[in-house]
Amino acid sequence: MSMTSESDDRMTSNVGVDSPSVEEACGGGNTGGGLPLKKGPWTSAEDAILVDYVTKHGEGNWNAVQKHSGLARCGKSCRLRWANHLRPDLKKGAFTPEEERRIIELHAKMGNKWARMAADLPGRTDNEIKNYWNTRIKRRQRAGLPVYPPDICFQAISENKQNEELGAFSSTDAQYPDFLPMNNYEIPAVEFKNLEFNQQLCPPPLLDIPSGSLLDIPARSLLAQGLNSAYYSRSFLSTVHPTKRMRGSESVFSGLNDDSSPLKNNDSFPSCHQYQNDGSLLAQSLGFSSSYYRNLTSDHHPTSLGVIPGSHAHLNGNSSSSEPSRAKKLELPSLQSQMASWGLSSSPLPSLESVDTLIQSPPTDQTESCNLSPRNSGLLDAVLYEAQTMRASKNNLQQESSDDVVDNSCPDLHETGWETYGDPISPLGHSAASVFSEYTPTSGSSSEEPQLLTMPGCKVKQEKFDFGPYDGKEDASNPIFSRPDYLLDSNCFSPMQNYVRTIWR
DNA sequence: AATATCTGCAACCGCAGGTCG
DNA sequence: TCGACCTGCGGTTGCAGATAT
Repeated sequence: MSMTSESDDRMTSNVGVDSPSVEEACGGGNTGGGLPLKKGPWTSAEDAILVDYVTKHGEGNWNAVQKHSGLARCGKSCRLRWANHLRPDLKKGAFTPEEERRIIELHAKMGNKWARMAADLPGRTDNEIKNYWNTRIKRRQRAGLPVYPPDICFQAISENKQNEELGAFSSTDAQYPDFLPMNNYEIPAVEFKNLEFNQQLCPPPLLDIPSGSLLDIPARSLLAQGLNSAYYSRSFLSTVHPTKRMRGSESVFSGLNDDSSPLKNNDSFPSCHQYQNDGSLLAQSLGFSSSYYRNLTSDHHPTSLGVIPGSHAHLNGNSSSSEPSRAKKLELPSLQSQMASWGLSSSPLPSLESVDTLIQSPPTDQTESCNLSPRNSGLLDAVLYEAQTMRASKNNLQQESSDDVVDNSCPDLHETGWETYGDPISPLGHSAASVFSEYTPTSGSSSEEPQLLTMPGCKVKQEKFDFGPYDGKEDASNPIFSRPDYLLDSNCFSPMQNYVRTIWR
C-alpha cells in the first residue's frame, strides 16, 4: 500500500488535522507556530518536502523539519516517515527467505526487539519487521503451528549447550550483550515481559489467555534457562518434594495456593498431572504444537474451557492485551514479578515447573506421590531435565529419583512411555500416543490423511505435525523433536538438527 | 454484483531514556 | 537536581485492498 501514490487531494481531505492530543504525542506541543499539524497518510508532496529537507540538512532535529520546511507534520511523524519509507537505503519489497529466517532467528534470541532486529537486517525497518512478525504470528497461531522452527530451537539449545560447556556467553550473547545477560540465574526482563501463556504452549482448555503470549518470549530464553547443569543439579535433579518446591512459589504467588485457591480444586482439572507427563506438551514447550492435541483436550475437558482461576490470566490481573503499556510495565504479571524476584537470590531458582505446576495442575495426591521429578512439569524445564537425565542415565539416576518416571534410556520410548503415561482416558494419553506413534518410523504415517491409531484402550487420530515455516508445505510430520533426549543429547543432536533443517526448508 | 470478512501495512500513541540549560 | 525537549522504541489502531460468501 503506497499512500504516497494516492491522490493528494483525497488524502488531504481525509486526513484530519492535528488535535491537542497529537501535539502531545508529537513531542511537547510543537504546533509549528500555530500551523495545525496533519495526521494520517503522507502525500507525495509532503514526502518530497521531507526528502528535500533531509537531503539538505540531514537527519535529526525533526521538529526543526516541521518548523523550517513548512510541513504540517510533527517531528515525530517526519522521523517515522523518513525512517520507514523515504530513507534511500531502504529495501523495498517482500522479505526474502533469508531475511525471513534471519528474523525468526533474531526473534528467538531477542524477542520483540524490532529495532535491534532491524539493525541486523540492512534496509529493513523495525516497523516492517514488527508487522511481518505479527502477521506471521497471527497466521501461525491460526494454523496451530509453532512459531519457531524446530531447528531454530535447536540452534538456541545448541548455543546454550556451548555456553554451558564453555562457561561463557555465546557469540550471540557477545553480539547482543546488553539484553542477553544470560547467566545461570539471571533472567532478562525482556524475556518475560510478555509472559502470557498461549495456546501454543499451554493446553487451551486449561488456559484462555488473550493474545500476546509466551510466543513473545524468545525461544532462546526459555531454552537457556534450563540448560545449566548446575541449576538442574541443584533444583531439578534433587528429589525435592514437589509440594515443597511449590511452597517456594507460594511465597511469591501469594494467594494462589492458599486454601481458597481454586488451584487446589482438583476436580476442576481432571488428570491435569498427566499433562505434565505428556510428550506432546513437551513438544509444545518448544513450540511444536499439535492442533489435534488441542482438539482432544478440548473435547475431553469441556468444563475447563474458561480461564483457570489462578492461571496467568488471573495472575496477571491484566487480561486485556490492549491495556496501556504503562500499566503492563508497572503492574508486572505475577510471573514476571516472580522472575524478577528470583534474580540472584541464594535460593534455587524456581523452575518453570513451578509456574507450570501452579497453572496447570493443582497439587493432588497423585502428583504428590508420584511426580517427584521435574519432568512432570511438562514444560521446557521438563525437556531439559530429561536431557540432563539422559546424560546421567549411565548412572541410572533417573530410576533412583522416581519409580514413576519414564526410562529415557529405553530406545522404545514410544512404547514404554505410552504404556507408562498413556492414560487411555486422559486426552494427554491420547496425545502422547499420537506423538510417540508418529515418531515411530514404521508407523506408516506417510499419508497426508489423518490416521486412526489404535492404542490400548483408545483410538487416536493421527495428525500431521506441520512445522512448515510459512506455507505449511513441508512434510514435517515426524515429531521426533518432542523427544527430549533427541533434543539435547549431544550424540544425536547434529543429525537431528540436520534432519530438522531438511524437513523445514 | 453486492456484501461481509480477512489481511497487511502505514501511521499513531504513549512511554522511556538521554541531553541540555 | 530538575524540568523541558528530543529521539527512539514497542504496542496498537485504522484503513484500503484482497478474498470469501
